Amino acid sequence: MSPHPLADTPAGRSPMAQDRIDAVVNLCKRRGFVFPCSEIYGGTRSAWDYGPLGVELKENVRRQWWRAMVQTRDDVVGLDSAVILAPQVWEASGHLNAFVDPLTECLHCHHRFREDQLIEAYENKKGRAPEGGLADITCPNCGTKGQFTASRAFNGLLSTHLGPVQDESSLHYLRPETAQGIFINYANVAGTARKKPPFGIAQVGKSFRNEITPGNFIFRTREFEQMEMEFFIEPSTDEQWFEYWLQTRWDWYLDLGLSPDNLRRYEHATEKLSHYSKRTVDIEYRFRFGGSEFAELEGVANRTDFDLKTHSAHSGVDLSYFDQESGERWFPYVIEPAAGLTRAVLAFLLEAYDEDEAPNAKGGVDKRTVMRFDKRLAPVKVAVLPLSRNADLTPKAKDLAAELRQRWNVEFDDAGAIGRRYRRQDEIGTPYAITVDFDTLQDQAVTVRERDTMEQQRISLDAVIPWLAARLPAG
RNA sequence: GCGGGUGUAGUUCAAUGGCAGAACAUCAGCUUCCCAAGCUGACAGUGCGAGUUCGAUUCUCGUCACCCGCUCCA
Repeated sequence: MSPHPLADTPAGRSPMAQDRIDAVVNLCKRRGFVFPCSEIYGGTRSAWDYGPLGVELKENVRRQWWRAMVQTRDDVVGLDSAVILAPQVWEASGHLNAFVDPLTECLHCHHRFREDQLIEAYENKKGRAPEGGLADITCPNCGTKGQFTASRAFNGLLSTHLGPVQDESSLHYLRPETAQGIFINYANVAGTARKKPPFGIAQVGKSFRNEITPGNFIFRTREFEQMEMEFFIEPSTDEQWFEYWLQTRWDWYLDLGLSPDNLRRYEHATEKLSHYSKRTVDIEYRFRFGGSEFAELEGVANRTDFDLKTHSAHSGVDLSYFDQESGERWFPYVIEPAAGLTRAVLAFLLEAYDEDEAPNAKGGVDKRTVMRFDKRLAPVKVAVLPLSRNADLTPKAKDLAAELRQRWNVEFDDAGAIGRRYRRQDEIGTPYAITVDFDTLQDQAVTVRERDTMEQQRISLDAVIPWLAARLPAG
């Protein structure tokens, strides 16, 4: 389950970085953030499962995205489209072609290539098609000539059959991106929400891709969650809006606690852009996986009018926009910030992980593991801890917990020594711990302790809710 | 998918071709208990499946999963 400590450590990854990822993966399993999917049956590579704390964290990230992208804006509305769309959607969008690659493998060095790319490279170099097909091509990796396996189609789309009969007509696909659900609902949404460019439609949901190699914990999985927004604009304004959304999304990550040192932009080379994109810039996070320090967190793409045009052509429904002011009809361009929800969760987990030193009861210092989540993301906001199991303290503490639970996610814990319980809460990133002690019975006050500073203060029971409300987001 | 590496309690590690141990964690109890305290007790494991063997966690094969590398681009 855990990576082996003796696994070779490639250059570019420091032992410390390795430790950090291992520590986070370990903590996720131990404390119930993330579990291997179908673990009791030996597991499956397709996905990971989110435990009680993981689902809270993921929901909090989702909620923050939705608030920032939809609810606090007047130019973006939400949508929740189906996972399984009409198959024609994927034909029109180009995914059926772009996601089916003919893959071949060099028999000598075992590197894998896309056959069409090998042939294209040959043509670019020699100015003619290879007469003998792959037999004429030398391996770009090891230089061996013509030693390739027969290419096999690799379909990046997950397919399924609807209805009881599994024939070609029942073949459907699970969406590889949520975006298409937005494009095919463009007219519905624009009409009913009475929106016109510039405006956006946002959607959060699961997507599915037959990734050749899932891996790096929850970073790349075949089933994953996306937070996508398609922003429809007048074509000539695409560059300004591109910069606007790139900056807006960058700032969002900073606002929720990612360090600027751990973020960077990656501009895609023009010749390597996706089939729909004119320009793509990734926001990358320093995940510190082996091989590469940084990896993609979110992609901001200029999808031009590709999608609305292609769906107009394939469906016969005109999705162009009639501009009353200019009297012109045009297809809106689309700027798309597409974020990985599960990747964001991993980034926030890695960023939050910290170890510091805390005094212990014996007068020495202990290592303390603290998840320094932003308060908005913390799975548990408040812990209520009666100083001891006692016939008078327990009901008092339980009442307080029940009251706070109406507004926040609250954990009640009376098991073990108080110091141990503080550490348990630190480890899951709970920002506030409230201790009910014997004095409480007399003075009707409790001790509130802060995660980051470990400072304590006495607050009367009546003042607890307003005190917390001033410091915690609702929910 | 290919190549390389690794699978032992929840976690980190031991050990062994012949009853698999520890620490920490967890749970219960005692202690007016404010930063992983102490004491007592409990739960808990050789990824899965075949083969060789009198006997396999150990050897062999397969499979599953994880890690590293190649193509993925949320």
